[in-house]
Amino acid sequence: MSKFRDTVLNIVRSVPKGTVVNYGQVALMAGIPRAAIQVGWVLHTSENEDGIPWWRVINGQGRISTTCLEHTAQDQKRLLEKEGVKVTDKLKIDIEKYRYRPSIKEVRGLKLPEEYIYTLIDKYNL
DNA sequence: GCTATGACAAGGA
DNA sequence: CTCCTTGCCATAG
Repeated sequence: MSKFRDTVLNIVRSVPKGTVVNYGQVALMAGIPRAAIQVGWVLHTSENEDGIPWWRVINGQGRISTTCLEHTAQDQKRLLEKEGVKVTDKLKIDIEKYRYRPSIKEVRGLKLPEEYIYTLIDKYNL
């Protein structure tokens, strides 16, 4: 169990129902700014783990991008809509409207370098 | 330790 | 807006 993996899972677990985040945001919060694709990998290998709301994580363009055969994009769409998140027929989501914006307090709890916190704040408008 | 592989992102066409 | 290319970096083999 790597630290990266555990951190990512903890962050995803903290995403509230009815909100979404993109892979890059999770990667940054995990302390590795450009590891967005690894976040996807972690979720892919954790699909059957307890209480991980993997469907609340989408890409930066507000689109569902899973290719997983066990958990299809359509499944993800339904799971999101069940929580009140609107998903178009083209799998698009108004990410800025539903984005999870953690409080400064929560961000500090991640023990990130100040630099990352600033990036988080101005990039995702926390 | 080295190479291949992506549920990605950003920038260009 | 939709494709395509390039850069990235944790894992698997």
